[in-house]
Amino acid sequence: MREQLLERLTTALGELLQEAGDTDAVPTPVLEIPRQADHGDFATNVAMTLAKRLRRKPRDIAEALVDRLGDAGGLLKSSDIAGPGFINFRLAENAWQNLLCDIAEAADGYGRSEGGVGSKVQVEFVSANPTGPLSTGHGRQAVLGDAICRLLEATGHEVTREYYFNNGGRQMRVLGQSVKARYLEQLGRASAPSDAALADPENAWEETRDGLPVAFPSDGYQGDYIADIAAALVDEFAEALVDEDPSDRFRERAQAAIFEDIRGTLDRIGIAFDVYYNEQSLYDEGKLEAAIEDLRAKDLIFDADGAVWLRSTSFGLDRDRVVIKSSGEPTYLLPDIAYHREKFRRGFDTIVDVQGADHIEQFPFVRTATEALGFDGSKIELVMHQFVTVTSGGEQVKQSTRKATFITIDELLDQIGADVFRFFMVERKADSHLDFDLDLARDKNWRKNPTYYVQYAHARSCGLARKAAEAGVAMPGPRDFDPSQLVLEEEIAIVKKLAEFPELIARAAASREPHHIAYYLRDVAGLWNPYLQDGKAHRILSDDEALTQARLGLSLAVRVVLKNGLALLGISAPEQM
RNA sequence: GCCCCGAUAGCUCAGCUGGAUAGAGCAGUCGCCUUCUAAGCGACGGGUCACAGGUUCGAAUCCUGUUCGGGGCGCCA
Repeated sequence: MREQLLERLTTALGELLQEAGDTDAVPTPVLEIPRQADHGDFATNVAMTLAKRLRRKPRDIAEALVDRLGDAGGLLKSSDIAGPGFINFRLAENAWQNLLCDIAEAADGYGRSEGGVGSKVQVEFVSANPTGPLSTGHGRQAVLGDAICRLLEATGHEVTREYYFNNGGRQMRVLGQSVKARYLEQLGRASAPSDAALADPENAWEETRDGLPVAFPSDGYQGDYIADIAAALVDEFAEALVDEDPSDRFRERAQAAIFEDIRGTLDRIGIAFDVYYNEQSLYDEGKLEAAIEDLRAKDLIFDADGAVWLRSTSFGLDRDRVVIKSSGEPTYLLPDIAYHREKFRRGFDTIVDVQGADHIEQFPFVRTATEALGFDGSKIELVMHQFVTVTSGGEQVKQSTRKATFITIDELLDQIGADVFRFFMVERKADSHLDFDLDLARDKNWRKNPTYYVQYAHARSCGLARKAAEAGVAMPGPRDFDPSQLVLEEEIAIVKKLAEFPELIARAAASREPHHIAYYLRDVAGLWNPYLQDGKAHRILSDDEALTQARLGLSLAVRVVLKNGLALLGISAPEQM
C-alpha cells in the first residue's frame, strides 16, 4: 500500500526535479504514518527537505508535487498541504478494502518478503558452556536470537542457528572436581564444606572437617544438579571411581548430563540449533595455529613475559591482549578469533552474534582482529542484550551461577509455559534491562497478560468460524466476499493496521528488533477484541448476507496477521482457549 | 580513571532512525457488559521526555558536558 504510493511520489518528484533542471539523484521521500489520525494515512516532509536544494518555499514545492501526483491512479482520496510544508495523503477507501482479499489469499505468506534471498546469515546465540542449567539471562538470549532468525527467514534469508560451546579448560576441570567431591561425600569419604566456607571461601575454607578431607573446590559449582549427577555415578559405579581423575568420567558425565538438560530446556521453548560448534574442534583441526600464523604474518603477534600477545593497540584499541598464556594454554580470545575466521571461511554473508552485556568488551577485539586478517568486519554484527533481573515480592532475586541461586528457565516454564515465557522475554528492546516480575509470572490469574490477549484475539477469530458453521453460514474464500461492505471507521482502522505488517517485518528484521512485532500484535488485538466485543454496534453474523460475508472476510485477514505475527515470535496461535 | 547500555505517566515499557497536540499495558477513579468465548468495553486523572547547553525551519530522538542506575575494564570464560 505504502510502496505503491511511494513509487508514485518518487516518480512525481523526479519529474519535478528534472523540470527544475536538477539532474542529481532523486531522493527517496520519507513516507510515514502520522501520529495524529486527522493528518491522514501517510505524510511526507519531502517538500521541506528539498526547500534548500530547489531554492523554493516548502509549501510551493508541496503544491507542485500534489498537482503532479493527482489521485495517483485512483489510489488517493485527497492530498493536503499542512503546517510548514507537510503533505498529508488520504487513501481511497477501496484501496484499503481490497487489501483484505490480498491478505486472506496470501495467508501464511502475508508479511513475508524476498529482500534477503541469496543471503546466508549465521546467528550465534545462547552458547552457554555446559556447567549448569540455563538461566533467565540465557533464556532471554535464546528467545531473542530465535526471533531474529525467524524474522530473517521471513525476509528471505538463509539462516543457520549456531550454538558455540567450550567443554574444555578450567571451568570444566572445576566442574569435574565438583562432581567428584559430591561423589566422595556421598560415599562418606569426604566432608562437605561448611556454609560459612561456601559463603566466604577466601577466609573460611577448611582443608578437613569432622575428621574427613574437604574435597569440594573452593570455586566449585554448588548447585543441586551436581549432587544429582554424583548420585547417579554412585548408583552405577559404587566405589569404583574413588581414584579416578576428576577430569575423566566425572567431567564427561557431568557435561553430558548438563548438555542433555540444556537441550531439553531449549526444546521446551521450541528452539533447535542447526549447528552445535565445539570450541575443541578448533584445537583439533589446527585452527588456532592457523589463526596465529595469519596474525603473525601481519605482525600482530608478539611475545612478552612468557606469553603470546595480540598487538591490538596497533588497530586503535586501548590495550594489547594475551592470546596464549605462559602456561601454553590459549585464552578465550584466541579461539574466538579463530572461530570468527572460520565463520567467514564458511561463506556467511552476515554474521550475527547475540551476546549478553557482560561479553561486550570482547567484541571489538574479535572484530578488529578478523578485519586484520583480511575479512570484512562490518559483516559481523553484535546484538547485545542487557541483563534480566527477576523481582519477587518487590525485591530483586540475587542470581549467581556458581552458587546456583539463579532461577532456571525450566522452573519458569513449569509455571508459565513456553508461550508466555517467550512473549515476556522478547517484548522489551534488547538493550533495555528486562525486569521479569516473578509474582506476575506465578500468578495463575492471567487476566491482563498480553500473551493471552493476543492469543485470545486469534482464538475468537477462529471461534467466529465455528459459530458461523453452527448457523449454517460458510466461511468465504479469500476472494468470495465484497470488502467494500466494510465502511465503519473501526473496520477501516483494522485494515490500516493490518496493512502495516509487511513493512514492520522488514524493519524489525533489518534492525534485529523483534520487540516491534510484540507491540504490533498488541495493537492488532487491541483493535480486534473491542470490535468483536461490541456486538451491539455491529454484529458480524447478521441477516445481511453480504455484510456477514465481508466481516467474516475481515476476521480471516485478522487471523492471518495474528497467526503469522505470533509465529515470528515462536508463540502458538491456538484456535481455542 | 576508562569503555558500553539505560533514564519518557505511580509501575513496566514503546516511540517507525529529525516531524505536527507525547503513546500503550498495568495500577487508580467512574461507568457499561447474563457477549459472535471466559482474562471484556468505554471514559477520566496522570508528563519540565534526568539536568544544562548546542546543531536547524523543527529535538524525547543527533552532538557536548553533568547527575543517577546497570554491566565491563584478568595470563577467567
